[in-house]
Amino acid sequence: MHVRESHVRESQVRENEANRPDAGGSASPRRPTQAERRARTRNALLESAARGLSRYGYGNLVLEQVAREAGYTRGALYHQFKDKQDLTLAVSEWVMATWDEEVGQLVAQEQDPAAALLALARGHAVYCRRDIARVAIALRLEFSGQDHPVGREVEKGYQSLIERCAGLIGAGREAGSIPDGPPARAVALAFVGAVEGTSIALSGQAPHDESLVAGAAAGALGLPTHTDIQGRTA
Amino acid sequence: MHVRESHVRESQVRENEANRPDAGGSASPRRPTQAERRARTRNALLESAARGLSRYGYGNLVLEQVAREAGYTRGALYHQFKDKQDLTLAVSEWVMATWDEEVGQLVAQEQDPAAALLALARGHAVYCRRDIARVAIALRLEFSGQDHPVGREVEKGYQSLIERCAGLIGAGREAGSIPDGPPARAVALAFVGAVEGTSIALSGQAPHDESLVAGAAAGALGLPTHTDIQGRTA
DNA sequence: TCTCGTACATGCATGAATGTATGTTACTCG
DNA sequence: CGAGTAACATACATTCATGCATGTACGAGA
Repeated sequence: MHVRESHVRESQVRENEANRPDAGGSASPRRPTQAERRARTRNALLESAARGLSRYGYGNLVLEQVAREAGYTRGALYHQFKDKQDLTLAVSEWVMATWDEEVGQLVAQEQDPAAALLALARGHAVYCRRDIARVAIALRLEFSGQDHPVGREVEKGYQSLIERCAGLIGAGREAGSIPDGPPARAVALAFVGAVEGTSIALSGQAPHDESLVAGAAAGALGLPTHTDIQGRTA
Repeated sequence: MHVRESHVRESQVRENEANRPDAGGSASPRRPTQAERRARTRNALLESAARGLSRYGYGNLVLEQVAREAGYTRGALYHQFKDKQDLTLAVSEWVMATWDEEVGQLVAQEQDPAAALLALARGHAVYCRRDIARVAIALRLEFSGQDHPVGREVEKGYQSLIERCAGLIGAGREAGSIPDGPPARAVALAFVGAVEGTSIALSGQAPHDESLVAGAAAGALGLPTHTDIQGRTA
């Protein structure tokens, strides 16, 4: 009666599709193991949720749509995540980890603090080209001033970023590569705000995003712009 | 039974309070006229809704809380506004009008395009010191890519701001006060993004907000920073 | 091949928020 | 000063997303 099997075929098709290339391989098993299957759907759900959060925010996010876009139903979602909040927390961690791998690395490679901050700006601009760019800022806007666990988590990451930037600014000032000005913490706030604001405004925009974000970031730091030092486009 | 009159007294008190100074006046009537009363509550509801939208966004905005914070109930709200969407649209118009009076004026007074843009940045920073700073960006983030009427309205205002800035950038480049660079429209996006991002990050922050926002804005435009003018280049 | 645990789907109950209908008080005008 | 209407409050119906409980198919080990 209610035993329709279409959904079963669908998921079968999905996994077969993903597995067919392995048919002749030797490293991975022909049929997906349970752990693989679980990880696969978990990843799909996380990605879908990240897109949704980036577009609609937490409150407007409808879990059925998240699951559907990932190719599942809410059942799968509630099997992998405790509830909406847990899912969002997982997305937040996932996004931050991705950011750290992609942008944090760039920053760590630079020696000069000013160069590190500009690398952060450029890296963030590139990072924001994808469709999950707004996750962080959307969640922070939505939960700012609240006492929600998600808000706390996001705010924690944000504060740690601010600290990191403030530290770099202080170091840059001591090294002489960043001019004096307002308190380092206030400058760090401005720097991050400028980077985030421009990155979002320019996301998906041309190839100009990098240099423009870097320019705004440099302005917030009080650095001379590249137009002053003719021909210098790092 | 359900005829409690406490709420009636409350509203009476509220209006008497606001009217007492007029007791000896001659210009305005001693007792508030209907239109005055209506305008008063409408304004209170608008202000409350603006705060709510700025804090929680559209989706998380609870109309009962809006009404309660304004000193009324949802009944008053639904008497003055057709529905939630209508209220939000009214808030949007109200905020934009306020912005234009406060910031737009500053911009119009400046002769040089570059000076006008920097005046916009500083003016916006000051404008964002109040608690309704985030209304515009919150709504735009929440409805970006949607087909919601509120989103269209907000996006319209945003695009018109972008156009205005792009025009100023073009003029500034012809006048020589703004260096060449990426397409004017892209720079305008970066400029507005930088201004909004820094203004929000620094809202309520110290007296440094103005100069820091101006710095980021100048950076996005490719202008030399004031530290260069002071001769403090590294 | 049989059985058990896991991955997932489906159906239902709950709660919260919206919108509307109805009732009550305050102002206005004859 | 009395009728009529506007400004509100209150009570109710509807909608809808969440969370959970139940049901079914798949994978792993004996």
